[in-house]
Amino acid sequence: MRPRSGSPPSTRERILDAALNIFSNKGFHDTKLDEIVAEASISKGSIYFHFPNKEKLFIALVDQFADLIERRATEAIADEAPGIGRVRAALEAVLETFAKYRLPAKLLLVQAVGLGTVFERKRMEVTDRFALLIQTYLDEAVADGSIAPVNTHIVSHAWMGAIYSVVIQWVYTGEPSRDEIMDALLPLLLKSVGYAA
Amino acid sequence: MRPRSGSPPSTRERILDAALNIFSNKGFHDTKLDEIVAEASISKGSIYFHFPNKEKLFIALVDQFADLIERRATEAIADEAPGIGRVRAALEAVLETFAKYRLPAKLLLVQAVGLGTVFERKRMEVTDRFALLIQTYLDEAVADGSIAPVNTHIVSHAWMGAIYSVVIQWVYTGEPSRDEIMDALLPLLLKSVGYAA
DNA sequence: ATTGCAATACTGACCAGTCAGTATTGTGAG
DNA sequence: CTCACAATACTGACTGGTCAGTATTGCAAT
Repeated sequence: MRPRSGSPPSTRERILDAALNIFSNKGFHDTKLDEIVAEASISKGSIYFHFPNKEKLFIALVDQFADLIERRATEAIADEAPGIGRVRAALEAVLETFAKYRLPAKLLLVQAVGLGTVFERKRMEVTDRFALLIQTYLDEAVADGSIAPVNTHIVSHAWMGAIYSVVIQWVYTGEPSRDEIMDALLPLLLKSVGYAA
Repeated sequence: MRPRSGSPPSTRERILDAALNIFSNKGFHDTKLDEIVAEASISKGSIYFHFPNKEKLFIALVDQFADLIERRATEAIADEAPGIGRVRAALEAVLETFAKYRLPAKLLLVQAVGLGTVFERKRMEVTDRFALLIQTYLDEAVADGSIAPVNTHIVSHAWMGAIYSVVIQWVYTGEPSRDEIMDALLPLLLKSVGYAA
């Protein structure tokens, strides 16, 4: 998540790191800026130098992670031919990324929900972005006959929800393990559109 | 949602009604008790007579709805023989109930998420309750050979997530319609465990 | 007159955001 | 290189609005 891991973290990066830690554990409202200040060993003013307000700081973290996931998914399908292979590759990449970045996952999937109207929009935006991504590959797979026609709009949202829910469960409890998830969830999703592993 | 729909609503009921309206639209933190007071045409003291604090008022609504859903699901499977029929009946009942009660659905699925650690526990509790319910029927279906063995723990959570996600989408946008959801989502879920409609 | 319930006015802790000032780094002219 | 000054980066004590919760009083019914 950090640009160059060699150089010492800039103030901005330290703020983002600390904010991620605390936001993802305590949620938006229960996180005091003073806690971030303490964790990052910087000053309050510094936060307001780099970010206009608390809300934008939070959203910066959400965007950062949403971008990462989308990039990983897009990279993963690059080598695959259109069809069900892309669907599988994208799913794998997304799950892999969630697994690798626990805290941002919790931030996006849990802590970014149920905040006011302002955040609602952002969440919808991110959610729709992902759903559309999945839907695109699904449509391809339908078009080339890999799978039978389905309501790809509903399927993509259902899949996202399924992934989210299992990942959240894993974030909280550590169960089921990454491998179990991969082994159980991927075939489940593929089977749901009539494609047997 | 109300005990006896004939009698005039008691103060407690009016508080719950108003609270549901506002909480479900604006979320926990953006809802001021004074707004509930205005909406319900009651007094602030009255709220604190019936509920110990804001948090407990919110949780009362969550519990109320969680109970309702569980009851509906349990009632729905009563007439069904063990096996895949119960799974289908329970799913139908849950979807039906979400569709019928839009506001409580939004409260439970959106507004109850991402609040602090206190609410997190409650959410986990409710979520696990539902997942376990589904898991039980799934295990039955596996046991009696309706479907092939699967990781019912993961499946139940994945299903819940799928349902939640599609319902949330519907709560916000009104799309897809109730019928579309029923027609697309139910077969999708059943197919995911290898049961063709 | 006591009890159950409701209305109103009030309090004070809390915390996001401010701002006047300090430190650090950049730069270009002599 | 170094001095003068400017721009950028950072500090932390302070403030003021907000709002959950409380204290007090009112009142109708038994």
